[in-house]
Amino acid sequence: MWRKWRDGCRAWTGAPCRPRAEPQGVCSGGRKGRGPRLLMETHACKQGMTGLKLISATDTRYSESLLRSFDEQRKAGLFCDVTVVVRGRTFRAHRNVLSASSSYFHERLSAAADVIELDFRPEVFQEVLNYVYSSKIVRVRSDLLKELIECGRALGVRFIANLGFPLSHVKGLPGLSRDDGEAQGRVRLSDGTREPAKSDPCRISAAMPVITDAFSLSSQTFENCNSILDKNDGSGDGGEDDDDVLFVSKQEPQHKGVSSSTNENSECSDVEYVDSLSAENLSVKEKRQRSPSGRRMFAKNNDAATRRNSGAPLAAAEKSMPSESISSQAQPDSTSAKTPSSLSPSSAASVGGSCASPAASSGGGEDPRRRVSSSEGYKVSGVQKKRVTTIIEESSSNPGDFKLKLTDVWSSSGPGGAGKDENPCEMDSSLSTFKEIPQNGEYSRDGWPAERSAAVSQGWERVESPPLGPARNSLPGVRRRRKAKGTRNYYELIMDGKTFYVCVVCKRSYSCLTSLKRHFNIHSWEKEYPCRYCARVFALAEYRTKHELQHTGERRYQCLLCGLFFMNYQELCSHCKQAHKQHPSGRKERRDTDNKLYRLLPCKTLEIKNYSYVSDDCSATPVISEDGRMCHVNPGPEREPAGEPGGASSSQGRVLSWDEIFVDMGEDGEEHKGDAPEFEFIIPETTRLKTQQSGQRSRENWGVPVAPRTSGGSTRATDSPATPPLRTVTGGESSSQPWQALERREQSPSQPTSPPSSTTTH
DNA sequence: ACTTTCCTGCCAGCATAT
DNA sequence: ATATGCTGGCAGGAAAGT
Ligand SMILES: [Zn+2]
Ligand SMILES: [Zn+2]
Ligand SMILES: [Zn+2]
Repeated sequence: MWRKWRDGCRAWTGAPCRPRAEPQGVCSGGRKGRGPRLLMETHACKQGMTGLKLISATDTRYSESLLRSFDEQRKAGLFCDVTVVVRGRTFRAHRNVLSASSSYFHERLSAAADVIELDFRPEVFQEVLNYVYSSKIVRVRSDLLKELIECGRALGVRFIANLGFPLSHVKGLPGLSRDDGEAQGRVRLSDGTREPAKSDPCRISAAMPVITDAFSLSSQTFENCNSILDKNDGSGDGGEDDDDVLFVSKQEPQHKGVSSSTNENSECSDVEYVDSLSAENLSVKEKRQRSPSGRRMFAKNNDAATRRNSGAPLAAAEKSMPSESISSQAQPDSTSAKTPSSLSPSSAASVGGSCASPAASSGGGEDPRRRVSSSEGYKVSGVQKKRVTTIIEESSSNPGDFKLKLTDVWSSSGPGGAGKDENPCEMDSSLSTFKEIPQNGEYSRDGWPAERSAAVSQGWERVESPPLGPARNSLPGVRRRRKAKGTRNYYELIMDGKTFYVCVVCKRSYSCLTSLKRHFNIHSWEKEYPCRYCARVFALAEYRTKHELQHTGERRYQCLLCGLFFMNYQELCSHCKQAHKQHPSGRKERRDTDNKLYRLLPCKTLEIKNYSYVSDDCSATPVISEDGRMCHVNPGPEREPAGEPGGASSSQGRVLSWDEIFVDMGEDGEEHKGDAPEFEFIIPETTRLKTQQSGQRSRENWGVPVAPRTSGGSTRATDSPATPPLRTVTGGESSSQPWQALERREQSPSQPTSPPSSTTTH
């Protein structure tokens, strides 16, 4: 996490990614001070009136100004029609406002009461009232927090009642998280069932966060967005879920990776919770079928999936599937059925505590990973088991003042926003268990047992006609499911001017929106990346690519010190550290990439993007001698990256073709003829079409010497038989079905893409 | 201790929109 | 032509697995 933070800092202060505009589908109008005041959208009327268009417009700031007006009127005593007496102190207010924001008041005022007496500390109630009229909590003394929360619960003011936990779900926020995972997932409000004091903010008054700045939460609902976009979803359930409460506790910079700047920032941070886009469907569905643990859905889905794909084979996957996952995921509803009835929070009081059930909190962080245990096994991978600590858990030992500003734009949502009927638990759980809630009420494959790999694609509807346009959706090798309407899958959290994007499902935070979007596919499985060789399916393209490289056995990373080839960066890294006592990036002291001790060759067995910087300086097949001198063997004439600036940019040099590389290798090889270890030239599949068409060198020339497959095996290329471009060494046969030779995995009829049946170039 | 896998900031390259 | 959006590869740290 801290690393992330550091990165984040770098990103902010340094050269951040190119600023990207907001996704078009996002309802930006709700964003405080940033969105357009007026959003309009036209839609062609599909009712046969082809020429007409429906126009929708939303004043995105109306709700804000309206609330401000109410507050001004209250302060001026205008139109106040109810009096609240709190231990002798009277507060005038508007019954409409109170009833709309508090389930308690709603009930009491329904009985036509004009005067209501309460037994709270007046200053606490004052804060509640201020919140009701402003959607903000400003500079509340930390020692009042507990009472404030209790008051919020009693009055059914959800935002306040939930003050204690939500932010805790946000992982990876700088200065807010703790490495220690001890308390993991067990944050609760003070309701007697909570966790050890350490993780309970309410209990540690000293450690309690002091909310000193504006802290507001609102709940812009999904509906809002819908209205803006003129969609009709209207059920209304969507709107309530969003409550998101953020609880920020100042964290002690005790993490190893924390940068100094971070620490400083944490001294006084402002957190602004801005928008949340998201979860529309998510929330709605959640309500309908949520299960505390989420397992239940899982089982359901499995069934569904199985049914649909009766024919789907998946033997192999099945075998490899971790038993753990199977068992847990396949669990029948029985367990979940016992859903913590806490769910029925009819009373505001249950709000905080129940929501924060361990299951929920931990689930958000851990569940996802558990399911997939990865790419490895069966998989649907994309989720890691790694544990993620949540912010709150990490209460700090050093509490200090922490300024925070949260704004939940959703609040404008409408009735019900106050949480009267809302079940906080539900909301919470919805946020943390989205993975279990697929778009159409079904669930995604996430937890599918391996066997269903084939079924995977069935979970959601496949989109035949891409919403975004033909090109995008028809990406080869990518299966797309219907995209959730108005997909909003993240919240924006602004801290000290830095924006973080928080996944609504697992609460991980990202400094780059693109990272979050990529990550979110793990939950939504909007896109699927099936292995072309086996039945596995991945949520991230990169994971699939890495996996496929295992099938092909291609080794793209070459150590320049000894010439060995490795399958991935980690292996290379390990090798360099052990064998050469150096980091592959070169001397630590120097930043320039020219010092790299390895080179990355273009991928020849798969059709992947090969960036120009790949194997940049290797145009000459450089070899670094033990004494540190680098020699370029047979530098080709054209390979000099003329004008190429050194340093980092050098790595972005021109594209190096395989032809060039092979020539080099061949020549290079000449020098090393002699000690040819046994190699197998694996000639994978795939790109053959492309290459052949382009009339390039036949694939066999792409073969890379590969050492017999043993983990961590490496292949020495430079010494390889002087083979100029290659010749198959031991493996004549392998060439016939290279990938098979290497990987005899599950091949099933339903396999998305069967391995190339024709052997390439032989 | 070592290997494998996951994760995420970053950025190149391409597609589409303006 | 330029701006914006999307995709996915890469580095390298970290967690999980062995
Ligand atoms: Zn997530
Ligand atoms: Zn595979
Ligand atoms: Zn080496």
